Amino acid sequence: MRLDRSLIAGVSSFAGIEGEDLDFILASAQSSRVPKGAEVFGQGAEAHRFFLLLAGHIRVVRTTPDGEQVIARYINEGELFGIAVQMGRDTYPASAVAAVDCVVLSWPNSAWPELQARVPAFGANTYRTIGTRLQETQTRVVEMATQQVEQRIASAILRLANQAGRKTENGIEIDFPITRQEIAEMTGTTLHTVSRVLSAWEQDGTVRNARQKVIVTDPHALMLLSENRRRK
Amino acid sequence: MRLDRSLIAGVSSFAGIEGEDLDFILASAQSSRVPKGAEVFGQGAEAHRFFLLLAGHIRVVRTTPDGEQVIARYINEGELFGIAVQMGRDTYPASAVAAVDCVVLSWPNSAWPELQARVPAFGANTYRTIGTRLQETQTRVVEMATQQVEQRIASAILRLANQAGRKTENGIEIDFPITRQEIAEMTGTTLHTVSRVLSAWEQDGTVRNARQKVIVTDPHALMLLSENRRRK
DNA sequence: GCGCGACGTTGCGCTGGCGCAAACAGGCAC
DNA sequence: GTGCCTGTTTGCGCCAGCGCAACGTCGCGC
Repeated sequence: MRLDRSLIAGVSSFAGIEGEDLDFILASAQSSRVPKGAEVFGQGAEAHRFFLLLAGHIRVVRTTPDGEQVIARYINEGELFGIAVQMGRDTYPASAVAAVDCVVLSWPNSAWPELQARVPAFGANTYRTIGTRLQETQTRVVEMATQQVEQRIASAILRLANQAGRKTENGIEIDFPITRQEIAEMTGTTLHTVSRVLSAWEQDGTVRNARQKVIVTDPHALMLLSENRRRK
Repeated sequence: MRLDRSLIAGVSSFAGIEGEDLDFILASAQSSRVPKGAEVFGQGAEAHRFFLLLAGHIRVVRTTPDGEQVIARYINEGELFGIAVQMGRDTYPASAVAAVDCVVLSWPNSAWPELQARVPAFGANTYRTIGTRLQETQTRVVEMATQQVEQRIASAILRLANQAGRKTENGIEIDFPITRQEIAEMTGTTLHTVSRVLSAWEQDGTVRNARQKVIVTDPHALMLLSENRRRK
């Protein structure tokens, strides 16, 4: 299969990389379609490849030994994922599940050193990617440690709206289906509580709810909610 | 100031780096003493340098806008820290406070590209360091989301014992002073609850408590506690 | 168009752990 | 030794949010 430069021309991981270097990068890449609900890779599986999301949205899920699921993050278009091996692991620490039909590019791990060597900007970009994720994850720890459930949900919805929001006439809509259960798994609460909170917000006119859908009509109100601290 | 190779000979960040390369690394480094309680750098300060802890223990603390503190991690001997800039930030996202008297090595950010270029193993090692931290932080998110307070405290104490434990005749002692407040800031709870839990464990013979000190006498019991899940 | 399964809502009772308050203890300064 | 400051313990009341359960609703497959 031939892959065209235009595929990754606008991808931030490859920002500043040009012409022949792009071709070089694509030479060892393989693209594939992942239908909604399917796994790109499973937690604990041996990590042979690393991935780039070209189109769609991917959910990264960690499952605890007793079967509880926690959503570690959502991968947006243009992001690298499954780069566990580069970080010193030989298995994937979480599962990656397509939230909608997706298109991914992937490389064997063996391509990593070449890419690094051939394309210096790639290395720096990747540092930034991992660094950003570390920041975000630490921010989540802080949120979990200090915020009430309602503010955590507000923060999570805001983050989704920022990263995967689509402007509609009614407000900002998260552009992939998401269940109450999944919001609960992002915020460390239960689907019941999420449902209650979202219903209350709908009363206040802050959001509009539908099946597997959340539309933020008043982002500012959500901001205020997420900033209201406990232990006042 | 002359710095000797032996300073960093045993440091894992520099594993596999030899002779002249070590000298090169040390040429642009500066060492300094940090007394207990002093900041190496403060949250929000402009990040001009990055650091390596040679001796001691450092607490990385994030403060929320309303003044709540969360301990992001402890830095152990031989670890890099304050590498925010390499991850795409221009200020430090947290403060680094010496838990005991410390010795740190530091470099200006400008030294980073040279080190990367001159010492390839350094780059890979750093990926691993950041990757490991990302893993650990995500594990903490999962813990915060799924575990009860008692298991979170058990997990935190176990982690401290593993990373900074010192074998004594009474058991494993955490080899820097740590207050109940600090344990609370690691686990997202209050010093009151920490105190109650530790007292209960002392009753059971699992730990021995003292002022700013915890001695684990029965690590296995702690393991079991940390694995006991809620929602049975 | 009918049935079924997945998703969402809501009421109710219970409890883990927090907030508050008060008292206590170790250690350093003088 | 005396006092003070920092860290620790403990009792008590309360409430946010969970567990459970029942019911409602959307949409897909046949």
